[in-house]
Amino acid sequence: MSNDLRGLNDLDRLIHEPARLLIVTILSTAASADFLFLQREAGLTKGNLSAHLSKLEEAGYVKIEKTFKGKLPLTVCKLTAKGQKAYTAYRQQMQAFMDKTS
Amino acid sequence: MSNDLRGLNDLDRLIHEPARLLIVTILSTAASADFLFLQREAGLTKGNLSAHLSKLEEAGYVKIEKTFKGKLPLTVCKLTAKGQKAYTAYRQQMQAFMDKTS
DNA sequence: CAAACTAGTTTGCAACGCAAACTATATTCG
DNA sequence: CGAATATAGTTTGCGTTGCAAACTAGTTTG
Repeated sequence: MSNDLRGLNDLDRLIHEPARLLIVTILSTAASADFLFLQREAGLTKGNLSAHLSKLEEAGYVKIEKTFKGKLPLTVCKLTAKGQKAYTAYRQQMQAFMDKTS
Repeated sequence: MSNDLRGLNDLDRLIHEPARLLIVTILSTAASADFLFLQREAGLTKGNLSAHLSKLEEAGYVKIEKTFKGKLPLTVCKLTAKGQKAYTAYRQQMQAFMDKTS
């Protein structure tokens, strides 16, 4: 016993948040995704997706480019190297937890 | 593709919180644990442990009994059936996510 | 009897997540 | 043309959260 689980306490909260974990997961397999695709895929409202993306961008986990598709706004999101790394680390910690407690 | 990951959005937030996930995990393998043991094992401050335990108790996930060891207060915590079930469900969902995205 | 220790609880507050309201441009319809 | 509707997002309002720090109550030690 005396299993060391305290690692959980330093999970990256930015990624731990389910909505953002979802976003980052989608981005990690997509190379690039636009706002509406993310919205559909993640099942979030525009408002909440917008807020979460801002947070991820602020952290440097996601790069956001606003352009146009024809005449309509188009917001394209990409996971940065930093974001990819944080995501990988998160998964490692979480899987380690699952394994230690299986 | 078009993997359905949206299940993440209904993770039980009570258990998803790392400090509480830690507490519940410890309780799930201990049958019963006192306040100070939990504190040491989880690496939490007394204040935060107290607050998290209250929340878990309120949800009916943990049963808390205050007694005495000699003349000193002794708070003993047990996971309830409901808590055990919620914990199991959480693990299942999280592992499903990990598997689907491995 | 005052200081220090034990075992917790409560408080103060910034940050968070969500729903609802809002902005800005574009298109459609009478 | 001008009002209504749609598209693609952003901002706001607000109750809730988690954390650190302060507090409580009883106990032991000097």
